[in-house]
Amino acid sequence: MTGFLGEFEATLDAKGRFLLPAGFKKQLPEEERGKYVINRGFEKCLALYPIRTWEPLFAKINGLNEFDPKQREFRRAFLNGATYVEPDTAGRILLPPNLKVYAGLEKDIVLMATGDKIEIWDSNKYKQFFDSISSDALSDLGRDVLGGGKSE
Amino acid sequence: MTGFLGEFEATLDAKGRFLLPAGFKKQLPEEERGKYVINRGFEKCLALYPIRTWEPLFAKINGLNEFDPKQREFRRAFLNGATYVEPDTAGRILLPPNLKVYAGLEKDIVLMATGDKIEIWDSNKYKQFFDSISSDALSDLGRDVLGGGKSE
DNA sequence: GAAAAAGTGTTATTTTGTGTCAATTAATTT
DNA sequence: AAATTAATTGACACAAAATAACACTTTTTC
Repeated sequence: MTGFLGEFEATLDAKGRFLLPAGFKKQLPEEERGKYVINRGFEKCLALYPIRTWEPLFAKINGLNEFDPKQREFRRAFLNGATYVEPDTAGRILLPPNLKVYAGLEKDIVLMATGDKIEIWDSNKYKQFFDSISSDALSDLGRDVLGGGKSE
Repeated sequence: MTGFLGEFEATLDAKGRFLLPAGFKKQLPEEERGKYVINRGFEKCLALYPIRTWEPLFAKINGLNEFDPKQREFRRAFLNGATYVEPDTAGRILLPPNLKVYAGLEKDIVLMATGDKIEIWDSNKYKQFFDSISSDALSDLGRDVLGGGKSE
């Protein structure tokens, strides 16, 4: 498999649960649909990892040197909030309240895959974020990041 | 394979599905007709990639560093909306609703090949866009982009 | 220990996605 | 140009997914 793709909308119910869109589930083999890690992400979104992509990441983080202040700080910051979650009988995932607050999630949310994980955004924040990226800026970024000539 | 060519019209049905024109399918070997990635494109159109041309692109993006803000932004921007799609038993592809809205697609659409991918336009937008490019402007663009000629 | 809050499960309803097939149009062949 | 085939459209039926509402359990709080 190449990687997670897709952008889907979902809604939180009164208890703060959401249904993992079918479009994502289809991309996961049966045995990986039952367990995830949810964590704070950059830019006030959340990150949902299928266990399989979380594990190597966690291993890395965990391998950091406890006695190096920077590493220690990073480890704390990164693991701060990370939580195992699993869908209930109806396939819904309950958001840990503090993460819900962190990402400013209310009702309408957007789930967007980025290859190895799924980012969860408040619907409005999401729109704002992507509206704020102009085509020109993106073109420039592309040249910077991917390198190469005029077109590519 | 030399590159995708052609411009075709198609229509969306009530559920937002369209038939991939035979003219395109003929340009793809059998084994590549079953899976595509559809994504937001520049200038409010969509981009449809046969999996084979998507993969190398994705590989590059996926290699970016999550912890570098610029790279993170670019990755997000680039993957924003990208979705796996496959034709159903009748050869129709269902448009993800978000992308349909993004490109303002209603009923009549135009599919236009650009070498490695197919751009999907709302029929009216398409006409407007190309009407707005005069021959002179095109010549200038050509000089700019391809080089050679008068100025330089 | 009662009341409130948070978490979990169940069910019904609506919406969306998918498959099938017949009717039409376009393209090819003879 | 008629006949044949392929491509496309439209309509409908069915399946699956998403939403909403509510009942019950557990945990927390007072």
